[in-house]
Amino acid sequence: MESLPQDKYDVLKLENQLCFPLYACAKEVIRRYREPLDALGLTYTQYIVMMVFWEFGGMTEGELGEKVRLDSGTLAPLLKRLEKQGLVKRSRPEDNERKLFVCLTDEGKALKEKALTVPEAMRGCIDLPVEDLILLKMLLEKVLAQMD
Amino acid sequence: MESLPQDKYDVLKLENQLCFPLYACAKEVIRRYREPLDALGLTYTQYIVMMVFWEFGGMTEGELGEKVRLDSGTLAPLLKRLEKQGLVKRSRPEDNERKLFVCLTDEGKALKEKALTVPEAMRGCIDLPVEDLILLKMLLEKVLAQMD
DNA sequence: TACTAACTAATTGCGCGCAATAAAACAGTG
DNA sequence: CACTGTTTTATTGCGCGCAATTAGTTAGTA
Repeated sequence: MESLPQDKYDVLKLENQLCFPLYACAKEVIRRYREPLDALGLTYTQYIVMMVFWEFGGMTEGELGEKVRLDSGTLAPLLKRLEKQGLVKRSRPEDNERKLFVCLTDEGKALKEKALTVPEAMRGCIDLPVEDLILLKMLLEKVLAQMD
Repeated sequence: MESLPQDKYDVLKLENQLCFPLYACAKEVIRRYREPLDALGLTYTQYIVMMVFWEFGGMTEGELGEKVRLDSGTLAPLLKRLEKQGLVKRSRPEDNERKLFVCLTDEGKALKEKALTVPEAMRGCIDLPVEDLILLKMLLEKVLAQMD
């Protein structure tokens, strides 16, 4: 049972796009993070960077970039801001001064505790059955894996 | 069958986030649009704005903003750029000069034909079963609808 | 030692994305 | 008409996001 082709321009309709709801949904969810993150003084991007450090500890900018899918053009200034806030420390490894090693300060480590309020605040922000959310997450990861 | 709670910080792991794959996936897909859109001289955001005009014709900035979920801070300069490129015309309705009416120029209308190459180029960019993509789109729209 | 190539991060430039504020036009009321 | 509040868009300020370029470090090779 197929829908009949009506207009060759149908492919340009917003409602027929997959990317638009993807783009809009990501923006909307990230917007909701702002309020809980303001309490930590972090942007959403800074938050995911901090999550990586909380979970894995210090690493180079390049390694970080692979995990969060961001390049040096975004991360270099972002990491400087985090350092200015006293959350991370940037240094050059003696054995290879091209690399930039970044690790948490005590203050950065301590913020992990406060950060627990963020998932707490976001819980229930998306009022959908858990199965739907799990399925959505799986599909997104499938798409990402496929595009790598 | 539930997984046992292991660590109260598990909620801060990147792999347990729904938002991160959403954010990463949107960025990745939009990045893939760049090449086909470069041929039209449009960014992704400009492209979805043009799609709205192609489908619905001229409208005010406010109406446009509702459709594409963007505010004046983003749309005002974007529309000026589109006008500078000769794709749209901005004007003030005589009956209400607060509003900004935007409509396509002949050049803007003509670009619709060329824009058919974009969905064409993107087809197969996400190499997944169509059912998965449809399901993904439905879930995203469900989330969006729920957050309104 | 020189020379070259590869690697890693920083910088530049431009366009969002959005909260906050400002400015202009309109509508309603006394 | 003057005054007040609302509506609509524009502006400001800051932080991404990313392609392209630059710069510094390291490694490899003659």
